[in-house]
Formats: sequence, C-alpha cells, structure tokens
Amino acid sequence: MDSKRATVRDLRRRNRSTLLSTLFFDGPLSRFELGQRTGLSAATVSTVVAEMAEDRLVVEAGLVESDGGRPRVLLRVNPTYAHVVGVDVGETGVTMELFDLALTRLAAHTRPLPPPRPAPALVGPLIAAGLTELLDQAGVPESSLLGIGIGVPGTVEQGATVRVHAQAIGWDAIAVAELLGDSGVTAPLFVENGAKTQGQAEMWFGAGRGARHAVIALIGSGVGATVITDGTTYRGSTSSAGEWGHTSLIYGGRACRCGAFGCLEAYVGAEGILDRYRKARGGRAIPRPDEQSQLDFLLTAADRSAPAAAIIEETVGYLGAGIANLINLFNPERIVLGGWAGLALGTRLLPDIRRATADHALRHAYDRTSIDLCRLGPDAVAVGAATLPVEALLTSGTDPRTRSRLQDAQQNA
Amino acid sequence: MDSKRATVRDLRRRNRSTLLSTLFFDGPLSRFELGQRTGLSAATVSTVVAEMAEDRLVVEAGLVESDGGRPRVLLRVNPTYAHVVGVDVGETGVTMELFDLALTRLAAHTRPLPPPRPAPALVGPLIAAGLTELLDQAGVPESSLLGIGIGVPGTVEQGATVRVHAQAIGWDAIAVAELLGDSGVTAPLFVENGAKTQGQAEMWFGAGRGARHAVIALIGSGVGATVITDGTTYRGSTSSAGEWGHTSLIYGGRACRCGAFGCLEAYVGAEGILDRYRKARGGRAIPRPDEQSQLDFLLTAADRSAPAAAIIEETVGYLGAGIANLINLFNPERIVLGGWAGLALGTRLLPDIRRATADHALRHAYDRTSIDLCRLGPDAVAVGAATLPVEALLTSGTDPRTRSRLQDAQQNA
DNA sequence: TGCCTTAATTTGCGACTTAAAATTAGTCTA
DNA sequence: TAGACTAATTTTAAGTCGCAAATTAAGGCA
Repeated sequence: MDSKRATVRDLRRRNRSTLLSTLFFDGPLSRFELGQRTGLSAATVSTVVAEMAEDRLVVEAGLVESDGGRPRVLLRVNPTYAHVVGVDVGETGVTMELFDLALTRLAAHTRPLPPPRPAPALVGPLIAAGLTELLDQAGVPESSLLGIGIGVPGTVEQGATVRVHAQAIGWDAIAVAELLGDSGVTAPLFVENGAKTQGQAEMWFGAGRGARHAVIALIGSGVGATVITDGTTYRGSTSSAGEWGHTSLIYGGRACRCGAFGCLEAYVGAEGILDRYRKARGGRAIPRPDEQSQLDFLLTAADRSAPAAAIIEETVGYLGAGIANLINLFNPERIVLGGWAGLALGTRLLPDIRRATADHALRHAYDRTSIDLCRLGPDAVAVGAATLPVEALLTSGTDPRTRSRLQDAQQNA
Repeated sequence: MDSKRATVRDLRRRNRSTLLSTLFFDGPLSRFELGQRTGLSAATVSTVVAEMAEDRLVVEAGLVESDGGRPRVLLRVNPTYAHVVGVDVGETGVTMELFDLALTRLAAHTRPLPPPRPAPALVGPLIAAGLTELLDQAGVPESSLLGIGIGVPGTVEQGATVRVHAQAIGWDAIAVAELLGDSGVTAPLFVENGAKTQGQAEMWFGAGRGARHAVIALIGSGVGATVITDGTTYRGSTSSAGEWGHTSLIYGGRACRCGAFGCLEAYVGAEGILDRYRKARGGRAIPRPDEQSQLDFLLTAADRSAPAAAIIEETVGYLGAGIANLINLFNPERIVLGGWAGLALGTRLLPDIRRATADHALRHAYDRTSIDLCRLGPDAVAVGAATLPVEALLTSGTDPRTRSRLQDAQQNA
C-alpha cells in the first residue's frame, strides 16, 4: 500500500531518530536506559550514540553514581548544537523568538504590522530584518540556525511549494518561500498554521505531554483545534483538518463570519459570546476597551447579574456540546482547553464545562477522556513554530540543513 | 518517541509486506513493475518474491508478451493459499461467509438470533457450528483458515483481551475469545465494530478505493462513520472514534436514544426521519410494514405531498450539515455515503446533499472533497470482517497463524 | 543460426544489528 | 593500597539485508 522502500541505511536513520527523540524528550539518560527504552541492543546504542557525539549533537551530562559497578554516563541533546527561530505572524504584529536546541528562549522581540491586512511583501523583509537583530542580540551566528519555523493565521498547504491561505489577513495562496526569497536567509523554512504550532507547543511542553491521542481546543476571538493522533498532528488531505470552530452546533443558528449559520465559533468564540451578551444587555456596549477585558467583565458580572449568568451558563453548555463532539469523533485520551478565552472560561468554570461535556458525550468515551487546561498561553505560537525545525531533526535523525541540500540533489538527479 | 526497535529482520518483513500488499491490491504485476512501484531494486524484488513463491503465497499468473526481450512473468497472490471467514453478528441474526484469499465468496449462510438480546453464550456455539458447516459446504479444511473476522454492533476495545461493548444487543465488556473458548476453533480471531468492517470493505473494494483520507458515513436506523486516515481505520485511544451519529447538530434538540439531545442520529437516522414524518402526519402511522419500505414511502410521497417534501428537505439540510462537520474536522479527500438509508437518500438526492454540504462546509476543504455513494451495500459487513485476517497477513507479511504462536512465545518470555 | 532487447537472477560488497566476550570505571573490603 | 566485585560500555564475530553490476534467461527478428 505505501511505497516507502526500506534500505538498510534507513534502518540506521530510524534508530538514530528514535534514540535522539527519547533523549530529547526524556533525557538526560544513560546509554543503558536508552537501550531499555528503545528496545535496541547496547551495542547499537553505543555506536549510534558515538556517531551523534561525534557530530556534537549529543553530549555527556554527568554521571549516575552506582553502588559498585561502572557508573552510567548520562547523555543529553546538546543545547548549543544549533539554534532555532520561531515566528508568530499575527494579525497585528510579528513576534520572533530565538531558542537553543533545548527550546530555551535566548532572545525575542515583537514588531507591529499595519492592520488590517499586511501585504505579504511587507512581512518578508520584516522577518529578515528581525532575524539578524535577534541573532545579534544573542550573539548567535546565522550558520548555527537549524531552521526557522513560522506560524501563520490560516491554512497552510504543504507541498512542493508551501502555500498559505489566510483569509484573516487577506493572504490568498501565498508561496512563503518567496517572501524571504532575496533576503539572503539561507536557513530552512517551516511554515504551519499558528493554532497547530501552538498545539504542538502544548504537546511538547504543556498539558499535552505524553498523550498519544489528544485534541487541543483553542478558543480566542475565533475557535480552532489541533488534533493529535498517534503522537503527530493530524492534517488531513489538504492540511485544513481540525476546523472545529466551523462545525454546526445549532442548525440554522447565528450567522458566522465563515458564511454558514450555527457554527460553534458563533457561540463560544469570544466575539460570539460578547455579541450575545451585548444583545442580552439590550444593545448597550460593554464598558471595557477590548475583548479580553470585556470577557472578564462578563465573567465577573455573572456572579450578580442574572442575564450575564445566563449567557455564561449557555456558553458552558455550548462548549460542552462542542467538546463532546470532539470526544465522540476523535476519541482522544485528553482534551486540552486553551486560547485566551478558553483559559478565561476554563479557569473559573472547568467543572461546569466537564459536566456539560458529560451530558453530550457518549459515556464510554467520556469516561476515558480527561479535560484539562492549557499550560502555556497564546504566546506559545512562536515556541511551537520553533519546534518545527527541531521536529524535523528528531524524526529524520539528521540535520535539516544538510538534508535539504541532499533533497535538492535528489530532485536534480 | 515511539519505541519500535528496528532490526535488520524487520526490514525484510516490511519489504515483504509492501510487495505483498501492492500485489494484492494492484496485481497481477510482473517483478519488474513491482520494483518500479515499490522503489525496491530488482534484486530485492526477486529474492523476496522467490521466498513468497516458496511459501506458495504468491504464484505466477501468465506472461506479458513483449516486442523483443524476455517477457515479464505476471505474479499474483495465490487465492487458495488460505481462506478466511467473515462473520456479521447483527441484532437479529448471524451471517457467516467463507472466502478465498482474493476475497471471492465460496459459501455463506445466515442464522437467526432470538431478539432482542441474544446472550453472548449463545453466539459462540452458533458461530462454531456455522463454521464447520461453511467449511464442509465449500470443501475447505479448517487448517486452511487464515483467520476469522467478526463484525459486531458496538464498540470493540482492542487490547490484551478484546472486549466488546454492544449496548444494542446488551453485551457489556464481553471477552470475545472466550465465546469460542472451548469449541475447538483454532484459527486466529479478529473482532471489530461492524460499521468499521463495512467501511473497510468499501475502502478495499468499493467507492473508497485508492483514497488515503476518507470518511465512510453510514446511515441506517442509526448513524455511524468509519474514518480512514492515511490509509488505515482511525480508532482513537479506546477504539470508539467515529461516533458521528452522536455529535450535536441542534443543541438541545430531539432526544436521542443515547440519552443526549440534538444528536445527528435523531435527525438523519431512519428512525429519526420516520419519527419526524409521523409527527408531521399528525401521528398517523406510515402504511408500510418495516423501516425500509416506510422510508421508500416517504421518498415517493415527497413528490406530491408538501409535508413529506418538507421532511425530506429538512433531512437533506441536516445531513449536509453533518457531512460538512466531517469535512471541516477531518478534511478527507472523499466522503462515501452508505448504509441502507444513506443509499436510499443518496440515490435520489445526492446533488441536493452536496449542495447542503457546501452551504455548511468551509469552501477550501469542500472544494477538495468528493461525495460519493457506497457501492457495496450493508451486507458488506461480513466481507469487511473477512478482510481483517487478510489485512494482518498483508501488513505483517507473515502468516497470522504462525505469528500468533510467535507472539505467545514472546509474551511468555 | 546469430544478434538484439528486455526480464530476472546471481554475485560481491558495504552497511546494519546483535549476542557474547572483553574492557573499563567505579565501589567495597581487608 | 591492592585486590575482588559489580555493572556499564565497547569490541568482536557472526548473520542479514538491499543494492549495483554482471550474468543468465527468454523471447523476437532477420
């Protein structure tokens, strides 16, 4: 069915990849433990580790004392082997962060973008300029860059040329590689939907750690989800899977900005919630400057105002039904609720949300799913983007910088 | 991350598996073509094929004439290498079918079950007795059985012991292996949810052929779905994924037999449709004996009766929204609509259903999804069940009969 | 019959993992 | 402080595997 040929060299690559990955996520570990966890023989662990140590990809990290017997040497991924940059292209600004290989933040900055529709041609130079500044700031040479991950709002179609469809900022089928085409940036680029990078960050370092099947449900002004199946982000056939916000919750209900009616987003997205609240107030504006504080206002008001409480209660019900749909369809072991609005609702109402979910989900699946809150917050988009080059390194076991050259060579052949 | 060790032997197994699979699905093929399709070298193809020919798993199937040069020898999977049995355990009866390895039906029969709740203890002996009869009928020795696939209504929890939760027939956490425990059946058992086996049949031999990402949407009295991601059935963490029928379509709407309100099933399941129609008729019964003819009656009535037409139009709308949810969440390349009610609706109303779906789905994803009808019908549950042992053979490249012994040995070690 | 073309097999090689043996690097004991 | 002891690595010696190149097989054609 799948036509992946397998040579004996692929074997090595794969073993290298599993060893590197276990070291990255569960390290530091000794060679002995590595053998146990991966099922590989001590001999193989030894030779492969030696190879990676030769490349300076893996370094020693102290000893474990023993009660008699040779002490185990701890190994870990070398944080300074290379660096990665994560870029969060938002609707109003671009945040860039520089990390070492262990994803420790070394430098960061944010540049505003002219709203509402920043021309793609503008973003390229902005990133290029921001990049050199970032590198200068941390004293990291550009040659040390493993890659640059870019999180964008909108769907990203992976393929020969990566194309971005971001209706939110008016990008239609933009080829990202061209944005940085002539700016002299040579590091490999990895582009992905911002919600998906945020979800990946949550999976690697947040509430998703260790889960093989999970859904990261993100609620901000809009609503999206990242679906993790078997440890990897599910993309579907054209990378637009997980559009949870635009599933029908109330057939023929409120108009949604996607053009359809009754979408979940129109009910539990911050904009939808506040709009409903405004209507309940007889059209009076909510006396706060921005969406976040308006939602806070609503949540506080719910303690004393019946209409506000009703809106919240409804919202919790809708959200529960929406989450139940995720459970019934994907049967994950964990749901992680995030996004700024998701966190605002969740921190105060998680038990209610759980109850509402139970009312709508099938018992069997619900009982086997935990519902937790995000641990990283919306600024995790950049970290998540930065994980992309690291992921490429881990899954291939080889440096994407050299690999891309190889791929080019193969394509020319 | 994943701790699959990779020895040099696994390599062979994997290549054997890919060769066998391509031969099974795309055969007959010559060694030369096999090499091209799998990317393996001619040498490897030759040796691996020789091995499989030695086992009589693969046999020659004629020549391709050539215009000069040695003619290519066509190869195919040996249909008589082994046989498989597919069992469809339904609410009212058990259908059993015997196939050769090419899934050609050799014998079949159906036994009624005492409704409404056949005791599990009853089903075991029924299958055992039916099995010997089936084998006698076709003159196939039991030793030739590669395995027995069983499709059951309800969720099947795969694990050390396979457990079935089938509320429809009152089975709760039944360990299937025990059903046949002392009946002397030695062939490996494979148990799976009936909707999933039907979906698999559709993927192998029906409208799903060739798709990597697809959803088989099944509408009968109830509603279910099989989700295919990357060519394999998606099960989720506890095998209960794809419960499309119990996703909320209308928050707080009609009561569903699952206990929740507003489930899709309550609107587009045959029972739900007919119930709504009955209400529209002021409570008068539909003058037909069973659900299928009642639905036909409704569909025909729609041509001349406004209330009937309204029910159908509503149903199409609901169904469109439900399908749109599948598209938005899973982003498949193909939706296959099936089940007896799904077919009844689809054959007359597919264009309308497509339109309704377009109204609710995101443009980008909808444009890249085709919506087709099932080609096999509801009796495909048994064929689908029979594919399970074949699938085990294809993905492992080795005979599940010997493999299970190996696994036992490993577990004891 | 002999030459040409293409398919399949055989051969020689480099690469890989593993089990077992050897080595190494500590702790413990007297 | 010199063994004795213990347990982690490394080396060594098979045994496999897939591949490229070289052969061999099986026809067509003149």
